[in-house]
Amino acid sequence: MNKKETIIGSAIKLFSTKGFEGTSVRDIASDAGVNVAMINYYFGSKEKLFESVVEYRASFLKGVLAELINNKDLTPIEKIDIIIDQTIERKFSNSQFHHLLHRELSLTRRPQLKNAISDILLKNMNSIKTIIKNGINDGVFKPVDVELTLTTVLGTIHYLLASETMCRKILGKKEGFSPFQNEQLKKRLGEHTKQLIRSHLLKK
Amino acid sequence: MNKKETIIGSAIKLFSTKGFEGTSVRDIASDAGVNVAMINYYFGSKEKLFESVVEYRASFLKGVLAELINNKDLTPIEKIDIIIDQTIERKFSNSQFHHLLHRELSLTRRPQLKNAISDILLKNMNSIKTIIKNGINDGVFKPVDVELTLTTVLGTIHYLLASETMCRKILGKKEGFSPFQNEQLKKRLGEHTKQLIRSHLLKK
DNA sequence: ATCTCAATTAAACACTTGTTTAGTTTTAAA
DNA sequence: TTTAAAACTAAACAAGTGTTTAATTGAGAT
Repeated sequence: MNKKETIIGSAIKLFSTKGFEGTSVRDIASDAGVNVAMINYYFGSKEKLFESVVEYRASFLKGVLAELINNKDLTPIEKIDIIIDQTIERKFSNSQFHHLLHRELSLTRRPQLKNAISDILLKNMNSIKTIIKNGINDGVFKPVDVELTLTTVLGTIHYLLASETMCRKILGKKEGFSPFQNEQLKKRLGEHTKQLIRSHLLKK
Repeated sequence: MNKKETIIGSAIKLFSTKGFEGTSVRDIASDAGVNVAMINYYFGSKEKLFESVVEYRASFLKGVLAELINNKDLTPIEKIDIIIDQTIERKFSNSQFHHLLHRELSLTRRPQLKNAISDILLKNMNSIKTIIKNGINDGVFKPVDVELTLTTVLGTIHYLLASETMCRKILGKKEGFSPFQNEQLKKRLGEHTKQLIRSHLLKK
Protein backbone atom coordinates (compact mmCIF):
# COMPACT_ATOMS: atom_id res chain seq x y z
CA MET A 1 0.00 0.00 0.00
CA ASN A 2 1.43 3.38 -0.96
CA LYS A 3 1.46 6.32 1.39
CA LYS A 4 -1.33 8.21 -0.26
CA GLU A 5 -3.70 5.31 0.34
CA THR A 6 -2.40 4.82 3.87
CA ILE A 7 -3.27 8.43 4.63
CA ILE A 8 -6.74 8.02 3.16
CA GLY A 9 -7.23 4.90 5.23
CA SER A 10 -6.33 6.67 8.45
CA ALA A 11 -8.44 9.64 7.46
CA ILE A 12 -11.51 7.46 6.89
CA LYS A 13 -11.02 5.82 10.25
CA LEU A 14 -10.51 9.03 12.20
CA PHE A 15 -13.01 11.25 10.37
CA SER A 16 -15.60 8.51 10.85
CA THR A 17 -15.13 8.16 14.57
CA LYS A 18 -14.11 11.67 15.59
CA GLY A 19 -15.65 13.83 12.88
CA PHE A 20 -13.94 16.16 10.42
CA GLU A 21 -13.35 19.06 12.80
CA GLY A 22 -12.60 16.69 15.65
CA THR A 23 -9.71 15.15 13.75
CA SER A 24 -6.41 17.00 13.36
CA VAL A 25 -4.02 16.46 10.50
CA ARG A 26 -1.45 15.45 13.10
CA ASP A 27 -3.82 12.72 14.30
CA ILE A 28 -4.04 11.41 10.77
CA ALA A 29 -0.33 11.69 10.07
CA SER A 30 0.48 9.92 13.31
CA ASP A 31 -2.00 7.12 12.63
CA ALA A 32 -0.68 6.69 9.11
CA GLY A 33 2.92 6.85 10.28
CA VAL A 34 3.87 9.71 7.98
CA ASN A 35 5.10 13.26 8.40
CA VAL A 36 2.41 15.91 8.83
CA ALA A 37 3.59 17.78 5.78
CA MET A 38 2.86 14.79 3.56
CA ILE A 39 -0.86 15.45 3.85
CA ASN A 40 -0.57 18.87 2.31
CA TYR A 41 2.07 17.59 -0.08
CA TYR A 42 -0.24 14.93 -1.47
CA PHE A 43 -3.68 16.44 -1.01
CA GLY A 44 -3.12 20.19 -0.78
CA SER A 45 -5.24 20.72 2.31
CA LYS A 46 -7.21 18.94 5.00
CA GLU A 47 -10.44 19.76 3.21
CA LYS A 48 -9.21 18.35 -0.09
CA LEU A 49 -8.14 15.24 1.77
CA PHE A 50 -11.72 14.93 2.93
CA GLU A 51 -12.95 15.20 -0.63
CA SER A 52 -10.48 12.52 -1.66
CA VAL A 53 -11.75 10.29 1.12
CA VAL A 54 -15.33 10.66 -0.07
CA GLU A 55 -14.37 10.12 -3.68
CA TYR A 56 -12.21 7.11 -2.82
CA ARG A 57 -14.85 5.35 -0.79
CA ALA A 58 -17.76 6.38 -2.96
CA SER A 59 -16.76 3.73 -5.46
CA PHE A 60 -17.56 1.12 -2.80
CA LEU A 61 -21.11 2.37 -2.69
CA LYS A 62 -21.76 2.00 -6.39
CA GLY A 63 -24.06 -0.96 -6.45
CA VAL A 64 -24.61 -3.28 -9.36
CA LEU A 65 -28.23 -2.25 -9.35
CA ALA A 66 -28.49 -1.07 -12.94
CA GLU A 67 -28.61 -4.59 -14.32
CA LEU A 68 -31.14 -5.61 -11.70
CA ILE A 69 -33.69 -3.18 -13.08
CA ASN A 70 -33.77 -4.80 -16.49
CA ASN A 71 -33.66 -8.37 -15.26
CA LYS A 72 -36.72 -10.16 -16.66
CA ASP A 73 -36.38 -13.32 -14.59
CA LEU A 74 -37.18 -11.62 -11.30
CA THR A 75 -40.50 -10.27 -10.08
CA PRO A 76 -40.52 -6.68 -8.80
CA ILE A 77 -40.84 -7.79 -5.19
CA GLU A 78 -37.91 -10.17 -5.62
CA LYS A 79 -35.85 -7.27 -6.88
CA ILE A 80 -36.83 -5.21 -3.85
CA ASP A 81 -35.80 -8.07 -1.57
CA ILE A 82 -32.39 -8.23 -3.20
CA ILE A 83 -31.93 -4.49 -2.87
CA ILE A 84 -32.86 -4.57 0.81
CA ASP A 85 -30.34 -7.33 1.47
CA GLN A 86 -27.63 -5.52 -0.46
CA THR A 87 -28.33 -2.23 1.30
CA ILE A 88 -28.18 -3.87 4.73
CA GLU A 89 -24.97 -5.65 3.83
CA ARG A 90 -23.39 -2.44 2.64
CA LYS A 91 -24.52 -0.31 5.55
CA PHE A 92 -23.36 -2.87 8.10
CA SER A 93 -19.89 -3.21 6.64
CA ASN A 94 -19.36 0.52 6.06
CA SER A 95 -21.43 1.87 8.91
CA GLN A 96 -18.87 4.37 10.15
CA PHE A 97 -18.34 5.76 6.70
CA HIS A 98 -22.07 6.19 6.26
CA HIS A 99 -22.16 8.12 9.52
CA LEU A 100 -19.44 10.37 8.22
CA LEU A 101 -21.43 11.17 5.09
CA HIS A 102 -24.66 11.85 6.95
CA ARG A 103 -22.94 13.89 9.64
CA GLU A 104 -21.46 16.12 6.99
CA LEU A 105 -24.83 16.40 5.26
CA SER A 106 -26.45 17.70 8.43
CA LEU A 107 -24.03 20.63 8.72
CA THR A 108 -24.29 23.91 6.86
CA ARG A 109 -20.64 24.16 5.85
CA ARG A 110 -19.02 22.90 2.68
CA PRO A 111 -22.09 22.99 0.45
CA GLN A 112 -20.33 21.68 -2.66
CA LEU A 113 -19.21 18.62 -0.74
CA LYS A 114 -22.75 18.12 0.49
CA ASN A 115 -23.93 18.15 -3.10
CA ALA A 116 -21.34 15.55 -4.00
CA ILE A 117 -22.38 13.34 -1.09
CA SER A 118 -26.08 13.53 -1.80
CA ASP A 119 -25.44 12.73 -5.45
CA ILE A 120 -23.61 9.60 -4.37
CA LEU A 121 -26.41 8.53 -2.06
CA LEU A 122 -29.01 9.33 -4.69
CA LYS A 123 -27.56 6.98 -7.26
CA ASN A 124 -28.67 4.07 -5.15
CA MET A 125 -32.03 5.59 -4.44
CA ASN A 126 -32.82 6.10 -8.10
CA SER A 127 -32.35 2.42 -8.83
CA ILE A 128 -34.87 1.47 -6.17
CA LYS A 129 -37.17 4.20 -7.39
CA THR A 130 -37.21 2.83 -10.91
CA ILE A 131 -38.01 -0.68 -9.72
CA ILE A 132 -40.93 0.49 -7.58
CA LYS A 133 -42.24 2.70 -10.37
CA ASN A 134 -42.09 -0.16 -12.85
CA GLY A 135 -43.89 -2.37 -10.34
CA ILE A 136 -46.65 0.19 -10.02
CA ASN A 137 -46.96 0.65 -13.78
CA ASP A 138 -47.19 -3.11 -14.23
CA GLY A 139 -50.02 -3.23 -11.72
CA VAL A 140 -48.08 -5.46 -9.33
CA PHE A 141 -47.58 -2.79 -6.66
CA LYS A 142 -50.04 -0.47 -5.03
CA PRO A 143 -49.77 3.19 -6.12
CA VAL A 144 -47.70 4.27 -3.13
CA ASP A 145 -45.63 7.40 -2.54
CA VAL A 146 -42.46 6.20 -4.25
CA GLU A 147 -40.00 8.72 -2.86
CA LEU A 148 -41.15 8.25 0.70
CA THR A 149 -41.14 4.48 0.34
CA LEU A 150 -37.46 4.74 -0.52
CA THR A 151 -37.01 6.95 2.47
CA THR A 152 -38.62 4.32 4.67
CA VAL A 153 -36.35 1.52 3.49
CA LEU A 154 -33.16 3.51 3.84
CA GLY A 155 -34.38 5.32 6.94
CA THR A 156 -35.15 2.10 8.80
CA ILE A 157 -31.74 0.64 8.12
CA HIS A 158 -29.92 3.88 8.72
CA TYR A 159 -31.70 4.73 11.95
CA LEU A 160 -30.92 1.37 13.49
CA LEU A 161 -27.25 1.78 12.66
CA ALA A 162 -27.07 5.44 13.62
CA SER A 163 -25.26 4.66 16.84
CA GLU A 164 -24.09 1.55 18.69
CA THR A 165 -25.28 2.97 22.00
CA MET A 166 -28.70 3.77 20.60
CA CYS A 167 -29.02 0.46 18.81
CA ARG A 168 -28.27 -1.48 21.96
CA LYS A 169 -30.85 0.48 23.89
CA ILE A 170 -33.52 0.15 21.22
CA LEU A 171 -33.08 -3.60 21.22
CA GLY A 172 -32.73 -3.82 24.99
CA LYS A 173 -29.29 -5.43 24.74
CA LYS A 174 -26.46 -5.26 27.25
CA GLU A 175 -23.17 -3.40 27.09
CA GLY A 176 -21.28 -6.30 25.52
CA PHE A 177 -23.56 -6.56 22.48
CA SER A 178 -21.88 -5.34 19.27
CA PRO A 179 -24.71 -4.56 16.84
CA PHE A 180 -22.61 -3.84 13.80
CA GLN A 181 -20.89 -7.22 13.86
CA ASN A 182 -24.03 -9.20 14.60
CA GLU A 183 -25.23 -11.55 11.87
CA GLN A 184 -28.45 -12.31 13.69
CA LEU A 185 -29.40 -8.63 13.76
CA LYS A 186 -28.72 -8.35 10.04
CA LYS A 187 -31.10 -11.22 9.44
CA ARG A 188 -33.71 -9.77 11.77
CA LEU A 189 -33.53 -6.36 10.12
CA GLY A 190 -33.76 -7.92 6.69
CA GLU A 191 -36.85 -9.91 7.59
CA HIS A 192 -38.59 -6.94 9.17
CA THR A 193 -37.89 -4.62 6.28
CA LYS A 194 -38.94 -7.10 3.64
CA GLN A 195 -42.12 -7.97 5.50
CA LEU A 196 -42.91 -4.28 5.95
CA ILE A 197 -42.39 -3.48 2.30
CA ARG A 198 -44.44 -6.45 1.16
CA SER A 199 -47.42 -5.31 3.23
CA HIS A 200 -46.93 -1.82 1.91
CA LEU A 201 -46.42 -2.56 -1.76
CA LEU A 202 -48.22 -5.79 -2.63
CA LYS A 203 -51.89 -5.87 -3.45
CA LYS A 204 -53.77 -8.51 -1.50
CA MET B 1 -34.16 36.73 28.81
CA ASN B 2 -31.16 36.41 31.09
CA LYS B 3 -27.65 35.96 29.80
CA LYS B 4 -27.36 32.31 30.66
CA GLU B 5 -30.33 31.52 28.45
CA THR B 6 -29.08 33.81 25.71
CA ILE B 7 -25.83 31.85 25.65
CA ILE B 8 -27.69 28.54 25.51
CA GLY B 9 -29.79 29.90 22.65
CA SER B 10 -26.75 30.85 20.61
CA ALA B 11 -25.08 27.56 21.47
CA ILE B 12 -28.06 25.57 20.20
CA LYS B 13 -28.07 27.53 16.98
CA LEU B 14 -24.36 27.25 16.30
CA PHE B 15 -23.78 23.69 17.53
CA SER B 16 -26.72 22.61 15.38
CA THR B 17 -25.47 24.16 12.18
CA LYS B 18 -21.69 23.98 12.62
CA GLY B 19 -21.24 21.05 14.98
CA PHE B 20 -19.67 20.98 18.42
CA GLU B 21 -16.03 21.01 17.33
CA GLY B 22 -16.82 23.38 14.48
CA THR B 23 -18.13 26.01 16.86
CA SER B 24 -15.74 28.09 18.98
CA VAL B 25 -16.68 29.63 22.30
CA ARG B 26 -15.89 32.99 20.74
CA ASP B 27 -18.49 32.31 18.03
CA ILE B 28 -21.05 31.65 20.71
CA ALA B 29 -20.07 34.63 22.83
CA SER B 30 -20.17 36.90 19.80
CA ASP B 31 -23.58 35.62 18.71
CA ALA B 32 -24.96 36.00 22.22
CA GLY B 33 -23.37 39.43 22.63
CA VAL B 34 -21.48 38.54 25.78
CA ASN B 35 -17.86 38.36 26.83
CA VAL B 36 -16.07 35.08 26.12
CA ALA B 37 -15.27 34.58 29.76
CA MET B 38 -18.95 34.50 30.66
CA ILE B 39 -19.27 31.05 29.13
CA ASN B 40 -16.75 29.56 31.49
CA TYR B 41 -18.07 31.71 34.29
CA TYR B 42 -21.60 30.36 33.92
CA PHE B 43 -21.03 26.85 32.58
CA GLY B 44 -17.46 25.94 33.58
CA SER B 45 -16.40 24.70 30.16
CA LYS B 46 -17.48 24.39 26.55
CA GLU B 47 -18.30 20.74 27.09
CA LYS B 48 -20.47 21.47 30.11
CA LEU B 49 -22.24 24.13 28.07
CA PHE B 50 -23.02 21.41 25.57
CA GLU B 51 -24.48 19.26 28.31
CA SER B 52 -26.57 22.20 29.48
CA VAL B 53 -27.83 22.70 25.94
CA VAL B 54 -28.93 19.08 25.71
CA GLU B 55 -30.52 19.16 29.13
CA TYR B 56 -32.26 22.46 28.42
CA ARG B 57 -33.77 21.39 25.14
CA ALA B 58 -34.47 17.84 26.22
CA SER B 59 -37.49 19.09 28.13
CA PHE B 60 -39.02 20.14 24.81
CA LEU B 61 -38.86 16.55 23.66
CA LYS B 62 -40.75 15.13 26.58
CA GLY B 63 -44.03 14.25 24.96
CA VAL B 64 -47.37 13.89 26.68
CA LEU B 65 -47.39 10.31 25.55
CA ALA B 66 -47.78 8.67 28.94
CA GLU B 67 -51.44 9.55 29.18
CA LEU B 68 -52.04 8.44 25.61
CA ILE B 69 -51.12 4.88 26.51
CA ASN B 70 -53.89 4.54 29.07
CA ASN B 71 -56.54 6.35 27.05
CA LYS B 72 -59.48 3.98 26.66
CA ASP B 73 -61.38 6.07 24.12
CA LEU B 74 -58.87 5.58 21.34
CA THR B 75 -58.12 2.45 19.35
CA PRO B 76 -54.47 1.37 19.15
CA ILE B 77 -54.17 2.50 15.55
CA GLU B 78 -55.60 5.89 16.41
CA LYS B 79 -52.96 6.23 19.10
CA ILE B 80 -50.27 5.36 16.59
CA ASP B 81 -51.64 7.99 14.20
CA ILE B 82 -51.45 10.62 16.91
CA ILE B 83 -47.90 9.64 17.77
CA ILE B 84 -46.84 9.84 14.14
CA ASP B 85 -48.33 13.31 13.79
CA GLN B 86 -46.71 14.48 17.02
CA THR B 87 -43.34 13.05 16.05
CA ILE B 88 -43.43 14.72 12.65
CA GLU B 89 -44.47 18.02 14.21
CA ARG B 90 -41.65 17.85 16.72
CA LYS B 91 -38.96 16.80 14.27
CA PHE B 92 -39.94 19.49 11.79
CA SER B 93 -39.83 22.29 14.31
CA ASN B 94 -36.63 21.14 16.03
CA SER B 95 -34.91 19.56 13.07
CA GLN B 96 -31.54 21.16 13.62
CA PHE B 97 -31.49 20.18 17.26
CA HIS B 98 -32.30 16.60 16.31
CA HIS B 99 -29.38 16.62 13.92
CA LEU B 100 -27.16 17.79 16.71
CA LEU B 101 -28.20 14.90 18.92
CA HIS B 102 -27.76 12.31 16.22
CA ARG B 103 -24.47 13.72 15.05
CA GLU B 104 -23.10 13.45 18.56
CA LEU B 105 -24.46 9.91 18.86
CA SER B 106 -22.53 8.81 15.80
CA LEU B 107 -19.18 9.88 17.23
CA THR B 108 -17.06 7.87 19.64
CA ARG B 109 -16.21 10.70 22.01
CA ARG B 110 -18.10 11.81 25.11
CA PRO B 111 -19.73 8.46 25.91
CA GLN B 112 -21.57 9.69 29.00
CA LEU B 113 -23.24 12.40 26.90
CA LYS B 114 -24.17 9.78 24.33
CA ASN B 115 -25.85 7.79 27.07
CA ALA B 116 -27.78 10.86 28.17
CA ILE B 117 -28.90 11.57 24.61
CA SER B 118 -30.02 8.04 23.87
CA ASP B 119 -31.94 7.95 27.13
CA ILE B 120 -33.80 11.08 26.05
CA LEU B 121 -34.62 9.64 22.65
CA LEU B 122 -35.64 6.34 24.19
CA LYS B 123 -38.29 7.83 26.38
CA ASN B 124 -40.38 8.57 23.31
CA MET B 125 -39.66 5.21 21.80
CA ASN B 126 -40.84 3.34 24.87
CA SER B 127 -44.24 4.99 24.73
CA ILE B 128 -44.74 3.87 21.16
CA LYS B 129 -43.42 0.45 22.06
CA THR B 130 -46.01 0.00 24.80
CA ILE B 131 -48.86 0.99 22.52
CA ILE B 132 -47.82 -1.46 19.81
CA LYS B 133 -47.30 -4.24 22.36
CA ASN B 134 -50.73 -3.64 23.85
CA GLY B 135 -52.23 -3.69 20.37
CA ILE B 136 -50.59 -7.05 19.68
CA ASN B 137 -51.72 -8.50 23.00
CA ASP B 138 -55.27 -7.36 22.33
CA GLY B 139 -55.17 -9.11 18.99
CA VAL B 140 -55.69 -5.90 17.03
CA PHE B 141 -52.17 -5.79 15.56
CA LYS B 142 -50.22 -8.44 13.78
CA PRO B 143 -47.33 -9.90 15.83
CA VAL B 144 -44.65 -7.73 14.25
CA ASP B 145 -41.10 -6.97 15.36
CA VAL B 146 -41.94 -4.17 17.78
CA GLU B 147 -38.50 -2.62 18.17
CA LEU B 148 -37.87 -2.50 14.44
CA THR B 149 -41.32 -1.11 13.77
CA LEU B 150 -40.41 1.80 16.02
CA THR B 151 -37.18 2.13 14.12
CA THR B 152 -39.11 2.32 10.86
CA VAL B 153 -41.41 5.11 12.05
CA LEU B 154 -38.63 7.24 13.49
CA GLY B 155 -36.17 6.27 10.76
CA THR B 156 -38.51 7.35 7.96
CA ILE B 157 -39.12 10.75 9.48
CA HIS B 158 -35.53 11.24 10.50
CA TYR B 159 -34.04 10.19 7.20
CA LEU B 160 -36.19 12.60 5.24
CA LEU B 161 -35.14 15.47 7.49
CA ALA B 162 -31.50 14.43 7.69
CA SER B 163 -30.44 17.21 5.31
CA GLU B 164 -32.15 19.93 3.32
CA THR B 165 -29.96 19.21 0.31
CA MET B 166 -30.74 15.51 0.45
CA CYS B 167 -34.44 16.05 1.03
CA ARG B 168 -34.72 18.30 -1.98
CA LYS B 169 -32.96 15.78 -4.16
CA ILE B 170 -35.01 12.84 -2.92
CA LEU B 171 -38.21 14.68 -3.74
CA GLY B 172 -36.86 16.07 -7.00
CA LYS B 173 -37.40 19.66 -5.89
CA LYS B 174 -35.52 22.75 -6.98
CA GLU B 175 -33.02 24.89 -5.08
CA GLY B 176 -35.65 27.25 -3.73
CA PHE B 177 -37.69 24.55 -1.99
CA SER B 178 -37.39 24.71 1.82
CA PRO B 179 -38.42 21.28 3.08
CA PHE B 180 -38.38 22.06 6.78
CA GLN B 181 -40.87 24.90 6.49
CA ASN B 182 -43.19 23.10 4.12
CA GLU B 183 -46.64 22.23 5.45
CA GLN B 184 -47.49 20.18 2.39
CA LEU B 185 -44.49 17.94 2.94
CA LYS B 186 -45.47 17.42 6.56
CA LYS B 187 -48.89 16.29 5.43
CA ARG B 188 -47.45 14.05 2.75
CA LEU B 189 -45.02 12.44 5.18
CA GLY B 190 -47.80 11.92 7.71
CA GLU B 191 -50.04 10.22 5.19
CA HIS B 192 -47.30 7.96 3.90
CA THR B 193 -46.16 6.90 7.35
CA LYS B 194 -49.65 6.24 8.64
CA GLN B 195 -50.57 4.29 5.53
CA LEU B 196 -47.39 2.26 5.81
CA ILE B 197 -47.93 1.45 9.46
CA ARG B 198 -51.55 0.50 8.89
CA SER B 199 -50.58 -2.02 6.22
CA HIS B 200 -47.86 -3.31 8.48
CA LEU B 201 -49.79 -3.55 11.74
CA LEU B 202 -53.46 -4.11 10.97
CA LYS B 203 -54.85 -7.52 10.27
CA LYS B 204 -56.95 -7.65 7.15
C1' DA C 1 -21.06 55.87 53.04
C1' DT C 2 -19.16 51.42 53.47
C1' DC C 3 -19.00 46.72 52.67
C1' DT C 4 -19.88 42.58 50.01
C1' DC C 5 -20.41 39.74 46.50
C1' DA C 6 -21.94 38.60 42.01
C1' DA C 7 -21.44 40.17 37.25
C1' DT C 8 -18.50 41.67 33.75
C1' DT C 9 -14.41 42.93 31.27
C1' DA C 10 -9.86 43.04 28.56
C1' DA C 11 -5.88 40.79 28.49
C1' DA C 12 -2.96 37.12 28.81
C1' DC C 13 -2.04 32.12 29.00
C1' DA C 14 -0.66 27.81 27.22
C1' DC C 15 -1.71 24.95 23.66
C1' DT C 16 -3.40 23.21 19.21
C1' DT C 17 -4.62 24.15 14.68
C1' DG C 18 -3.61 23.83 9.33
C1' DT C 19 -0.06 25.17 6.44
C1' DT C 20 4.53 26.46 4.62
C1' DT C 21 9.36 26.73 4.37
C1' DA C 22 13.88 25.37 3.45
C1' DG C 23 16.56 21.76 3.49
C1' DT C 24 17.69 16.76 2.96
C1' DT C 25 17.26 12.13 1.19
C1' DT C 26 15.74 8.93 -2.26
C1' DT C 27 14.79 7.47 -6.81
C1' DA C 28 15.53 6.81 -11.42
C1' DA C 29 16.65 8.31 -15.88
C1' DA C 30 20.52 10.14 -18.98
C1' DT D 1 28.30 9.26 -12.32
C1' DT D 2 25.86 13.13 -12.93
C1' DT D 3 21.41 15.29 -12.90
C1' DA D 4 16.74 16.38 -11.91
C1' DA D 5 12.66 15.53 -10.13
C1' DA D 6 10.03 13.40 -6.48
C1' DA D 7 9.62 12.09 -1.71
C1' DC D 8 10.30 13.22 2.69
C1' DT D 9 11.64 15.75 7.06
C1' DA D 10 12.08 18.96 11.16
C1' DA D 11 11.11 23.33 12.21
C1' DA D 12 8.78 27.42 12.10
C1' DC D 13 4.60 30.15 11.06
C1' DA D 14 0.50 32.76 11.96
C1' DA D 15 -3.89 32.18 13.55
C1' DG D 16 -7.24 30.19 16.46
C1' DT D 17 -8.41 27.28 20.48
C1' DG D 18 -10.50 26.83 25.45
C1' DT D 19 -9.51 28.71 29.75
C1' DT D 20 -7.81 31.75 33.52
C1' DT D 21 -6.45 35.89 35.62
C1' DA D 22 -6.74 40.19 37.77
C1' DA D 23 -9.08 44.24 37.71
C1' DT D 24 -13.44 46.86 37.45
C1' DT D 25 -18.26 47.69 37.67
C1' DG D 26 -22.79 47.55 39.69
C1' DA D 27 -26.40 46.73 42.99
C1' DG D 28 -28.19 45.70 47.40
C1' DA D 29 -27.52 45.20 52.36
C1' DT D 30 -25.61 47.17 56.68
